[in-house]
Amino acid sequence: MARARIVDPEEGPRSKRGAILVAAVERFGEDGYENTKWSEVADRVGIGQTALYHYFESKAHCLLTIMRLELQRSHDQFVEATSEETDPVEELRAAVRTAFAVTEQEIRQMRILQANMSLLATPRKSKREETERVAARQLVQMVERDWTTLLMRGMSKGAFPVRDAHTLGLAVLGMIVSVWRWYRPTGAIPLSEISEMIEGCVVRMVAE
Amino acid sequence: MARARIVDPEEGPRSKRGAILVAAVERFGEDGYENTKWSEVADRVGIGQTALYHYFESKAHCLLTIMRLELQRSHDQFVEATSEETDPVEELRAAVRTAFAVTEQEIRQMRILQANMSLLATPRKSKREETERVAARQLVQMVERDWTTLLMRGMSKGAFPVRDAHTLGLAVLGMIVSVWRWYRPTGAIPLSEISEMIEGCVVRMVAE
DNA sequence: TAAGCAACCTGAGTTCAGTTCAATTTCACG
DNA sequence: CGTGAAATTGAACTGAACTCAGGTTGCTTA
Repeated sequence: MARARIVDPEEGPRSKRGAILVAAVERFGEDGYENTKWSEVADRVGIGQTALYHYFESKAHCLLTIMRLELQRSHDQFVEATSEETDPVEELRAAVRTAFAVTEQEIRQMRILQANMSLLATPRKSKREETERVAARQLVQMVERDWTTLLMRGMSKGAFPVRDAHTLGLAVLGMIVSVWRWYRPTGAIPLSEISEMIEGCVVRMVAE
Repeated sequence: MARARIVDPEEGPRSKRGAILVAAVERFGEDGYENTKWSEVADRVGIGQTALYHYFESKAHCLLTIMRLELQRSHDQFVEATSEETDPVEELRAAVRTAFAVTEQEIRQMRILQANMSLLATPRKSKREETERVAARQLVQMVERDWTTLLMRGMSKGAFPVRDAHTLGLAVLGMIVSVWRWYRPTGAIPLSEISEMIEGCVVRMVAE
């Protein structure tokens, strides 16, 4: 499975696109998108602000790209983790566990995604931004469908009680991603514990 | 119970503060904070942009005020709804139901609150903004404590299995508020149905 | 009725981050 | 090498948030 990577191998050898994305993820993830000056990202990469526009049409275009890449990664990881399972409950557990099996950079990307989700609602004026936005929206729907179909499969197999799979899927997904709002690696509770707690919650919610 | 209201009776008779808040809730709630020009709010109220600064130190100060008022309302409503219940499961059910017993304006306020939650993380430069931010943060913690203590009460009474009440509380709260990201009054599913679905999920998560 | 005055309002101008423009420099590749 | 697309730049522009230096309104008190 070719994972969506920040550093795209198709770029020219002197391209700084990857470096910009990495720097932007760090700054947007730590201080927030609005709190981060676009020029700070340039400073961190070691180029003038103007050079940023060689790679991204705008600050928002960079943000939307980060969000799209993260959504792609989430979707890919979901598919990878659940494709081998056959028992619905185990499939559900695997989906939850994989959602929390993330690196620190990916945590920042999730945080950025969650904090700026509402950006995907309204159309963008410029072409490339709008392309990224539409792609991101479709990926959001794809991730929602990942969960919905997993639940529907379990219901039709009789492993889960029949409920509105779409609403239930959104509730499960909402609970999982809400963690990225407050979780910090420096916090008192390790991520593994949170993952186990949520896994149990999801199973009780869905399978009982 | 004196509910936190947008229109404060302590204001002068010609004050437009309430009107500004109402207009801002509508615009920020429909198009988003960043997408809304501060001058549009002035237009809607029927005053020049400069007049806004008589009531709010900045656009962000207005936003923080809206968020603080909504948090105050949520907290008050939680307390009001749960104070009469004695059975833990019924108390839990009442708390969930009251979270979804909201007007359309309150839905917009919840949406604004959720979309801009990360604003509460970093200090503000100006004094009045910072005051509102700190007050809002404290209210967030108070709402989290509302849920945590409800869960702990149920656990110590033996009505809920013993789990980490704080993490569980955040998970429950996260699932509930995540609804305001996607719910629209014009959508296919009525809010009452969503409320029932979430209520069932929360009870299974907590009490089983 | 009118003075006094605080609340309320305004047009003109400032600031600043994001962005555009019109070039110039760099370096991978033939 | 030498060529040209990729990469970079300083200076100028833009637009929305905000400041300033007053002006207006209408309530209060005499």
